[in-house]
Amino acid sequence: MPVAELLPITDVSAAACCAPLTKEAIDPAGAETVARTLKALADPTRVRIVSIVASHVGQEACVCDLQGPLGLSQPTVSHHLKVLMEAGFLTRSKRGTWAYYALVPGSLDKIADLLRTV
Amino acid sequence: MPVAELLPITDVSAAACCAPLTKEAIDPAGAETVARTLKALADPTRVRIVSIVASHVGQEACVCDLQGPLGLSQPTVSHHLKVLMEAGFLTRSKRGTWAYYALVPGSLDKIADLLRTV
DNA sequence: TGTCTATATTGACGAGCATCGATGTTCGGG
DNA sequence: CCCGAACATCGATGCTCGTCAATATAGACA
Repeated sequence: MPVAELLPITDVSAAACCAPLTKEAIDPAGAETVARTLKALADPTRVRIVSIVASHVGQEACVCDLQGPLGLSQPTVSHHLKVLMEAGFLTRSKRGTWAYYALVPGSLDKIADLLRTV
Repeated sequence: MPVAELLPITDVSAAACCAPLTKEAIDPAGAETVARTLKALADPTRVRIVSIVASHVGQEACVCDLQGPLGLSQPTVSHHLKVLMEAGFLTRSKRGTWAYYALVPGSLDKIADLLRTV
């Protein structure tokens, strides 16, 4: 690891490998937050769940709407829904014996904007 | 790609829980692609790497620029760089003994746009 | 040639995660 | 008040992944 910082880069080939900065990078805590949010969507099943929920009127669907298309067991579907809830992508409203999951408006745009600023 | 009606569907006639659709949801193969790309960024270390690379002039940095701030072993840094390369976020150009990693222009915007269309 | 330096690859270990069956909980209807 | 339906939680399992030490590779220089 070369210690050549604060070095005028008139000649790149002869200088050390380290280039100067143009802005400040993200801090570790911020990176942890971004990664935790992205991890919630970094699963094909959960991407499908968000898409299916968003495809329904009112961007809302219950578990029975998901279990068929996904072809997974009910506990597994419930698990994914919980992950998406804790990440802030879905909300749950129980009506009768059914649990309706709705897409949080702007949650996808929010993480998309976050990506552009990284 | 259109979803076949091969899976046992719960009785929708009597059940009031299932809402109609407004559009077609993402197909499983597309969800797999989106998830695989997001998984590359779903790690705090890799988010920091992308940010550090983007912070340098020319959005380019070598491994020695990363090893210090990240505080990880050299093989681990190389491993993350490889993951980000295979996901299409970084490119590598070797000059001398140093390997320079550069941000692929528009790669972050591309995945951000993908998220909005899910 | 040989050595030194920067980086890549390998192998292994431990933590985390997706999945399931079994069980618990809550609500509606008889 | 009990039974069934919808959903959540628990415990276990197999697989993926992040990490490191050791080793390999490749270029620069004497």
